[in-house]
Amino acid sequence: MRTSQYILATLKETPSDAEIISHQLMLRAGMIRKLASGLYTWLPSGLKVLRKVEQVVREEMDKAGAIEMLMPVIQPADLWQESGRWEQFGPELLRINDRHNRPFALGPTHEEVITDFVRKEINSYKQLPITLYQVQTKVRDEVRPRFGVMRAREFTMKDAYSFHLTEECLAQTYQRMHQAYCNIFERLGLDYRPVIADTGSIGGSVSHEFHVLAESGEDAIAFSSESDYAANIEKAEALAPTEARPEASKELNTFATPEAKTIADLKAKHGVKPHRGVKTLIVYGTPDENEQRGLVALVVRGDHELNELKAEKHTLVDSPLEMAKEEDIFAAIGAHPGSLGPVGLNMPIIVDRSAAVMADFVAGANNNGEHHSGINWDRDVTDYQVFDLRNVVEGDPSPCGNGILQIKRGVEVGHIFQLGTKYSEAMNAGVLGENGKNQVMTMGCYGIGVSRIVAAAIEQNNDDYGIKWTKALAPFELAIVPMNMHKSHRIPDIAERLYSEFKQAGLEVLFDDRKERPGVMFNDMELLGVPYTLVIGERNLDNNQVELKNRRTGEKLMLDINEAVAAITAQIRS
RNA sequence: CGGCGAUUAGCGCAGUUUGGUAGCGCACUUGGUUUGGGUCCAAGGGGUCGCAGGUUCAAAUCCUGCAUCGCCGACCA
Repeated sequence: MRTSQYILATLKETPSDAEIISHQLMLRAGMIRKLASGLYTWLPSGLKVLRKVEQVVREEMDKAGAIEMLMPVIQPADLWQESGRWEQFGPELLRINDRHNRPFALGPTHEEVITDFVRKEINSYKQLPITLYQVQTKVRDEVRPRFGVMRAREFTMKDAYSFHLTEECLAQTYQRMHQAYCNIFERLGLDYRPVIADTGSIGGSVSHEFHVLAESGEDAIAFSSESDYAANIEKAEALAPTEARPEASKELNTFATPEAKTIADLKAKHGVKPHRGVKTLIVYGTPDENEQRGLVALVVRGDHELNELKAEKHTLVDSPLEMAKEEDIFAAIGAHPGSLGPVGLNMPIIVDRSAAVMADFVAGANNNGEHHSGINWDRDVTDYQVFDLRNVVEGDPSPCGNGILQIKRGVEVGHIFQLGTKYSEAMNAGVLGENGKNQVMTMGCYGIGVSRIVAAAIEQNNDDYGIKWTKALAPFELAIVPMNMHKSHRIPDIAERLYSEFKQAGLEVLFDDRKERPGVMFNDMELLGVPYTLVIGERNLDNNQVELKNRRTGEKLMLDINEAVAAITAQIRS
């Protein structure tokens, strides 16, 4: 490719709405342009990278025995009604009507469509197990799109679905997919971790996420210092403290706190250390037979955070978890948030394990502008349950029993699930078993955020000059940069000759034939992240030499012109 | 969905307080100059100042409404 006939589209200045480095560099390097919030056009060099990711994904999926197919983006509403997700998925499901006013959805994922396909096409246990996949555009009307293609409303995803007769068979395929995912991220040269995950809106039992480690990641991951244990923080269990609760040593006391409504206020104005107090969060309980929801109090230590996913797993707590409205709280307790506590509270009380081993602690007195000190469980509050409610924090013991937890941030680029029969049962997808009887299939599903990987890879591979692509992802393998070609007789000849020889050798080469100053060309090639640049200049031509620069290492290598093509091709292919 | 902010040329921004017929840098076009790390000089093209309505002799500027985009929040009582 010649730059004069290409859309390089590099930018000197950073567009003001790009927050994270990958978004900035993708815009500056001319990979993407925004069309509207969360919607991006891929320019030629961006698309090249995207296709490289797809290619690696395809090869590894094929190797793992999956079969590629392609399903529509537009999906009829009745399939979603059948699975129950037309209601459940919420506003993230972008809905449209056709000209006959029939409802459709733009597919955020394809469990419904694939299950419908398989129930029609697969009739016998002899055809199982089978794993099908596609690389396709997904649509999710995100609450808050951000970070460019990292969290977009339209994005490219590889989604695979497997169908089985038994749980054991599913577990085997799941393991094979897990391995395929490791192979993919390995080949892409990413620093990644598989972590134990929650199943979220997709459903199922066992699940792992694959995270690319990056400061800008939207997820927190807890790692053991001693073992392979890694889990999304929303899933990591906070173990019960091993030490016993100290004896009560203080009397229950009430003190005025007119200005203190938060844990931070209590610390600033009354010297109460956050870990010596608790916070009491009021949420709605599970509806009773009349569809009425009562209130439930959740108590965590002042310096801890409530984990909503854990809380909503408690049978008394409504799912999805919803914080009680202020007027409902006042109606039930007679006090406003900021002065709430477990003492004398007339509703179910669920206490986090760490809060349950506190003694002589501080909490709101359920009277505006008052707090209690010297509170003790079983003496001052008798009716309560203990449950894991909080997010783990750095330094907590690892749930695996080995080591302590460290917390890092990650970008979720893959997620695999053992779904079980959630969809196959709802949609009546079965096959005839060996015994001649109908049997519901067991399913797994496996997703990779293809377009997100492009951004995640940049988060991990950049410097002050731009992107530093790994071999597997670079849009071009080599750039030819001739110095002041238009002023020289020899340089155009040599550049053209080398260019065609590299093409002949099958290399993806970008020939910068613009009439630009050397600095402009170097900067553009470095911004775009081309791994190798071949510099052709008068200076070295007298010695019959050209110079090869390595983008990642900065290394420079002088090569004889006549050996350059063979040597460089060998190096890049190695 | 709530709070805050922004919207002026392809990009980055000034001008808005105090109303008077729109500007800077980059990019683009032309000519010259320079040439191994974003040259310099000159000339030029490009804007219904987000949209709609209002106030006024006069609106980018003041008022009202709407839209779009972004940030923060949507547990921390």
